Amino acid sequence: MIQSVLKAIDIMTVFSTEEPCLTLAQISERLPMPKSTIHHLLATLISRGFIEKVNDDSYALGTAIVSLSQAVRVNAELRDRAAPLLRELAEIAKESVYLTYFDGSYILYIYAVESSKRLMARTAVGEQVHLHCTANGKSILAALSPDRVDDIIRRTGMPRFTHTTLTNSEDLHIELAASRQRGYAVDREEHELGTFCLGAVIRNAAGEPIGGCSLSGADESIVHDGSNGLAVDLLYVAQEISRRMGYVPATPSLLAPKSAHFIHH
Amino acid sequence: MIQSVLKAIDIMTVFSTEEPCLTLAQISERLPMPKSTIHHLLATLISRGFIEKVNDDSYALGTAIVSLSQAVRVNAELRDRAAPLLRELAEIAKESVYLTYFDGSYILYIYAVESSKRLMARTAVGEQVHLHCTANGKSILAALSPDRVDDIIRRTGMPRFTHTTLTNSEDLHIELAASRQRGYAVDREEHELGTFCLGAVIRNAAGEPIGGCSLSGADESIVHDGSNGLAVDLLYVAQEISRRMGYVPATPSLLAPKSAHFIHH
DNA sequence: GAATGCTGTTCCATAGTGTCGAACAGCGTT
DNA sequence: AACGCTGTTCGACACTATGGAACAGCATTC
Repeated sequence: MIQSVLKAIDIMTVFSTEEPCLTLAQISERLPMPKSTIHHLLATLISRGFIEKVNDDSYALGTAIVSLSQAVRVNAELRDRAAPLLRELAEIAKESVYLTYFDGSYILYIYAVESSKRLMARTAVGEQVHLHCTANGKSILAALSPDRVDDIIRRTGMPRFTHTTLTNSEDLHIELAASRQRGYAVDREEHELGTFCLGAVIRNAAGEPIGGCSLSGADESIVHDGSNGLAVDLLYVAQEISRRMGYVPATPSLLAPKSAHFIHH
Repeated sequence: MIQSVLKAIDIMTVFSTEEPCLTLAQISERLPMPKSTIHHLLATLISRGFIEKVNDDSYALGTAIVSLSQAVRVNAELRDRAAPLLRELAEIAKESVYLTYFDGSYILYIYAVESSKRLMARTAVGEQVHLHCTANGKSILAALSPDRVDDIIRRTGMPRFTHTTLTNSEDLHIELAASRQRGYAVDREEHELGTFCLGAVIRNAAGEPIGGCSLSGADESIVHDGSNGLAVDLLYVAQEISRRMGYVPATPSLLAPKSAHFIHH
């Protein structure tokens, strides 16, 4: 463990969306390091664009971090294979489409095609979210053994975000059984008021869930069974992404896309 | 300059979209460091999620980098203010919409709403591109003094990407004059075959260009004057983003959005 | 099946360097 | 004009990052 590198990382982690710009004094009161040490580390990070100076008296995370993210493994291996399919899905559904990666405890949003119906200004890409409160997360949990589900919720908890958030294990397991039967998971404003989602799991060559994709809308109708063919298209896209990740279904699925747009795949 | 931090950054920079996974041996042959040093640094970066191990014998950039990008200054200050407008623009135009940040020499793509017409699988977000060959870049150059334009192309050059790329200073200055008159810049497959763009500059409170937004399509018709109102909508969006960044036009613009969708702003 | 070449990993002493207190400087406020 | 607050620079000491060498785990090869 190289301590100066750990300290440099600690400094970068202090910045947040809420406080993108911090002065040296602010950083030093949040971290147990002398100001001169922080100053040296900041100068080093500035030289490579990881930190930038703003207004001569405060610091912020620099753009080198954004450039680096292109080379992150899941972006090259999962996102870039999934993106074309997700763009088509967004066009057909006329709703926001998201791609998430499962890191073992949480999901990380790694790609999005966001419609104007999205309420939040900030893009979800880069956000890390609990599994129990999102369609994406529940589609992944539904593909894991009950033991692993319990293990994850023991580690991460089931915090409440809205009045519909599931906050106990029993309710979650019932919901997961329903998701398994359906083939996809549903989020009825469980993470964010005004946001309804359908989510489907993505698997790798070993059959393990590695992430999910979802359709997200501001209207409840999106989660109504059979009201439209969106769920079928979502499942087709998730299945096709899994296939591109090397997954070979045990029982070959006959699932075909509902929309004619997908016939050329 | 803390050397161990510089080395850690050098290691992360070795990874690329083309080679997202590297073994220790591959890293060491690309960098002038002993393997044991690299190994120590990798272990440190792994402990914070900046690097991850794949398949027990190779390394890749980890997801912590993606999470960090949410807190990068331009994302919090520019992207999150612009995103809602860009999503509306994408919906109206039914084309890909991009937001870029000008770092003084290049543009960096920081947000995108990508339509299914995009040819490349990889999202543009995170990509760093020359100014002379993109609508976004040229809209920024058109807002700079001729001296600064010459200074930038002296530093970055004008490499050719396609048969329509402008590769000499005179042609560029003529094109920039036309862009200034038009109010927006045009890219006719100058960076990528099959991609046509309209770009408009975004300014900060001091009136300086800080980035741009663009509409990008696979069809040449997008760059035809007056064939549709897309350019007017694009200019309105760029102007509104500039306003949100604190820009107050010297001569108050009477530019109104063409599409009725924008009236509520 | 033993030997060889590769991999990644661990060990350890030394030299080099990161560390941190203290002193400095540049501003705005009092 | 003096104070409190910034960020910045200095410098000596102690720590620790460094990198060669040795180890271990596997395939491939002879």
